[in-house]
Amino acid sequence: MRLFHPTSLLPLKTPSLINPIKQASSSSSTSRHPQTSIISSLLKSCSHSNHLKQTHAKILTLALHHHHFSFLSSLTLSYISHGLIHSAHLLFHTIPSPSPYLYNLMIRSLANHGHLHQSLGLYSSLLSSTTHHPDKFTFPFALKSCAALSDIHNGKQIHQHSICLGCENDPFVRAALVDMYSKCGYIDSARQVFDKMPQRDLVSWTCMISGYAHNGCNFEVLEFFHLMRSSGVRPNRVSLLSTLLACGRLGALCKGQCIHGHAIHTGFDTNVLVATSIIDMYAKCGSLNVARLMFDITDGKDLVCWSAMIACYGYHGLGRDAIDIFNCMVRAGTKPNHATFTSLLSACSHSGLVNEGRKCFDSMVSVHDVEPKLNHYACMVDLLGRAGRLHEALELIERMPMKPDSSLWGSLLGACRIHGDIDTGEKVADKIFELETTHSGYYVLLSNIYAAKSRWKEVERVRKLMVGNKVSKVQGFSLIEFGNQVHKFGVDDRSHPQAKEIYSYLKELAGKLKQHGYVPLIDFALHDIEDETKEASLLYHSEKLAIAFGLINLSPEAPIRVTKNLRICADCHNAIKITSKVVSRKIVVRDMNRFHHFENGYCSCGDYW
DNA sequence: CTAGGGTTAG
Repeated sequence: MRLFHPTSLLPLKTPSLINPIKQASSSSSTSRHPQTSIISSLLKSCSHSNHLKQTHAKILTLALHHHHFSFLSSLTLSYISHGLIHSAHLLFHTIPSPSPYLYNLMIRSLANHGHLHQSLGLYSSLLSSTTHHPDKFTFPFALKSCAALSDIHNGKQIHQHSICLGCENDPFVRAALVDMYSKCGYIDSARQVFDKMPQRDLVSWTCMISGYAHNGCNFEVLEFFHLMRSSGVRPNRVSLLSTLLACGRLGALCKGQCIHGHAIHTGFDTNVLVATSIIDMYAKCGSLNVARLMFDITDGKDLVCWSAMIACYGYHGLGRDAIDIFNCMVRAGTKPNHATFTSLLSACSHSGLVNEGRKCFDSMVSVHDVEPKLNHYACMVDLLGRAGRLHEALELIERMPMKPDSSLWGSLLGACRIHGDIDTGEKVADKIFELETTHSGYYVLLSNIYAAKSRWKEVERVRKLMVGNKVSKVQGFSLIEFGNQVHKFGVDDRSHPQAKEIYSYLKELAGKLKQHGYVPLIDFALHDIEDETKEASLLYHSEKLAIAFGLINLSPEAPIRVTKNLRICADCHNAIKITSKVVSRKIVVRDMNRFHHFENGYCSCGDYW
């Protein structure tokens, strides 16, 4: 009985080559042909793709394929094992009735080689086959293609098929479903599948954990890592990767050290993937020196590992070190890629290394054979703009071989804010709002440009524009780790148990800061309110709350490490510089773009951020 | 015949 009418279930693109022969081949496949043994041994000895093609040609010449379909299957398998997926796919379609095994293998190979539509097309033909149907092996492969395409529509359909065909309880299918839903951004559906699992193995836990990481749910990553361990499942290197990623994003150094300890204990720390994640975690938690130490002891550094270290120096504003590492990498014979240059150019930009950045950019094509993409141009616009060379940045945009997008114009708008260029800023903002009106960051930038010159009418106009376009500001928050827990503070947040203590501490601190020359930059309080209220609202920015919490609770010699989701504001930047001097503490703040190491009244960014 | 994975602008 047919369970499905294929056309109503899967509106998938069918492959261009439809199986021309729609009948079973059983009658002829058993007869012997004089050439059979010759071809058979030929196939077995195929060690090179050319041999394969020669064998294929011989089969065609001898017209064997009309009588011996099994040869075609063997040949398809050989093509697959040699990575000749396109040839395998073409040949597959000449096989009258491929076995379910061959179907599965072909669907998997197409998925693994990135031919995702073709993989789903083949799933669709299997579904419409009169003799076979998808089985527990098919579903994980087909779901993998949906995951890679973020294709929730077909993913849901295939989920239904797996239920109808009684495969829903297969652990592989379940894990693939969790993965598919989370890669498509449906993390709650992934969780539902996970919760219904009769038993959870290491991979299903890991799928759920990496699913949370993929969707930016970093607290849940740590929670589930803990739950997994409590349920007696021992993490392996893959589960460590997502967990380290989450620690890095949260700036949770202690937690990250704990995971690192676990990696050492289990020996996974010597794996280059885990090592790269450890390096990145330390740098993102503010411990650049430890990151470098881990980098130095990593054997078998590959492209990603080198690139990660370059990015680490970039976050911390150490452009020259980034360039040094890049040179070492090239000398070591590792060829840089797009990501390497993205990190390298960004590092130059954050350090104001204009000429060096330009040289790197020029060398991309001429030396390293890497074609610059839009984001590399964005880095260059940022590099030039930040350094005050707004005209050169504009010239570069005009010379670019591709169309600028809103984020590239956004880099230039950021530069206009730094250099207080209202005229260029307005023109750039117009360009941006032609392309994109939903991103609150651009409105805030434009508003800040006006506010810095006390142009309150325009500030109000931008605010109304936001309301008109139904854009709301992204809520700022800051994180700080204490007592095996990451504490989160919003703006003017009074929900923390220690809120009372924090607020009175800040009030007292503000007095001391003023004695040391702190003047609140009330221009950055955007609302149309009294100056005194503006000052108070600045005082309770999330990063100030988090720092006060750290100063109250952490031991006196421990540096204060805070992670913020937005760019640090100028008033906080100034206040924290003075705080570091007044309380004699190292304060490390990671904002959306980079690190600020505050010490003795100065910031490592040199106010260039 | 099956699964999960490291770096990347603003």
